[in-house]
Amino acid sequence: MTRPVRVRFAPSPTGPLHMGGVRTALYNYLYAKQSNGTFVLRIEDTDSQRFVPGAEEYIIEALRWCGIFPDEGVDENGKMVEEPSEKHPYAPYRQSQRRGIYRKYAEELVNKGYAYYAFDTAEELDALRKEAEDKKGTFTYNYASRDFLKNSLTLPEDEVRRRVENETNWTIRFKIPENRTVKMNDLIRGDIEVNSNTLDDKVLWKRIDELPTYHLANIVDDHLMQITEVIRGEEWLPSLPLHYLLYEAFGWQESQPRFAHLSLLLKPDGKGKLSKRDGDRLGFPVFPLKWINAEGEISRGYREDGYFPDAFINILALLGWNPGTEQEIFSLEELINTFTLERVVKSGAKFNPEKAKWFNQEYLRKRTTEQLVADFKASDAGKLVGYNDTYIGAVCEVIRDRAHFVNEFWDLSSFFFVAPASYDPASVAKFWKDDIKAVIPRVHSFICEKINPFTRENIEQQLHELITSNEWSMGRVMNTLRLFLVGESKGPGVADIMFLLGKDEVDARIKRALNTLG
RNA sequence: GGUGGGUUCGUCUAAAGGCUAGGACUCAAGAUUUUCAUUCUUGCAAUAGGGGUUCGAUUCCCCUACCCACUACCA
Repeated sequence: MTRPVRVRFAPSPTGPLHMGGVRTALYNYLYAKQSNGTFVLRIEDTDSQRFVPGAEEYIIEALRWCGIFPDEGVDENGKMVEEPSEKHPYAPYRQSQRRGIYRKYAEELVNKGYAYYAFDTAEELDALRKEAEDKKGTFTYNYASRDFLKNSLTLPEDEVRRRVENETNWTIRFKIPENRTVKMNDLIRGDIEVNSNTLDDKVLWKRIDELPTYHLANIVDDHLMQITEVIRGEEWLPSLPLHYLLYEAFGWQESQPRFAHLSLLLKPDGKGKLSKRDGDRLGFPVFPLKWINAEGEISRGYREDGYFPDAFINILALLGWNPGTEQEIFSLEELINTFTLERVVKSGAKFNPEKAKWFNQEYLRKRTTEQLVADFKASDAGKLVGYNDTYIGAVCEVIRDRAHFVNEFWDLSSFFFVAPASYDPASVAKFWKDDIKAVIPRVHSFICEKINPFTRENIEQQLHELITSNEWSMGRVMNTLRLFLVGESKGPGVADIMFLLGKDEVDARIKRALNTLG
């Protein structure tokens, strides 16, 4: 029996979505699309303590910026779907709104003997942990200790009923079977075995806030939503045996999803997984979009830093996956066609900010002139008003190879829009010398009088002729002209600059420089 | 500490027992040039260590080392 592919991305709204999370979402999305499947977004907000306002909206906006649109869970306006419909049959997709459904599943497990009520308080358990720690041991709530703790396995039946009905601080814990070898399979890592004695009796449901924990909510929702493959981060691998046991206890093995655990994104330097701090420290974004937290701390985003979304997706896709060919530039469409879980790399990937810039440059090169004009206008609103798109486009064409990001355009081209107000002293010292002072007026009048029409080719060719026939130094003359036109020693070819500026402006700028520098 | 996962150039990675371990980023050198870039060419640079299995291990097995994750009434 083959079921239609259904995968989900199930983040917890505890803050902005980190780029590792975006990668997980992306792999899920690629897998779904290439299988003609469905990509579901589910919000796992079962921890009321850690809920962060705005995080859910951030997650959705970040995915949309990346071009990842969930088929289910989110509507066209980017809002979580709250009522079931034909397109979104399992709504709501926010676990806090599904709280009513989990208790009965937890109690079903208690009734079948796979789980039990536990009445130990958090303080009592903390004390036990501390005590064990002092003796250099570890306290684990499991087969070895559960018979000595306060739970429905040890307390009389009427006492248990009384507490369940009247008290509000109990939990339901899963009863991990004793000494079982749990055999699992991971689509990326292969077969894995774990002895159940190393596991602990995880809390499934909390009476205090009437909410399930991740483990229960996750399994129940994946089952209810007919999820076929669970593609998630490696940090979940240690709880995979528990999840297998849960599917077994519910009797859902037939429809149990397959699992794929993705390795983590690591810090570029040093060790450990990539964190928010690394971005601040090393100067690159860790988040897709800018985020300001409750304390007012700002975390930069790839979008605001000037990355193209398709470049960002491309970077992420190749961090831990490769097609086995030498192709590195992939559109979303191409990724959908070539992605396979089999080619996902098992080991963690250190993020390389330098290569990220290179990717963006590649995407910059692929953009059409029209796109660049729009990008440039958007990034430097105001500075470009009064100039037509043809002129801006011509400027873009002349500087595009010199940039990694559109936000470098203004620095690279401001002299096309604003005449230099001053002249870089170092360049003046280098080029504005006596021999050139005698030559420039002749070049000036030649430009104004002889170059007709004032086309790029004519300027280039005739200026060369003039300079070589007089045996002047090409570099000295050209760089002096550049200094007059630009104000410093940078920029595209002098012929390109003169052509775009036009004869009148060139004339004016040379006159002004001559007046200023003497 | 325990459990699980991982380990090829500095970084991302290829080579599913068989060419000289390939590509990309970075870096260096050279060429082109009118500055800075671009472009082109070339170069530097790796199988963690030790045992096996095999005619032959980057690849399979074992041990060691190191790295990572998990070890909550968080996800």
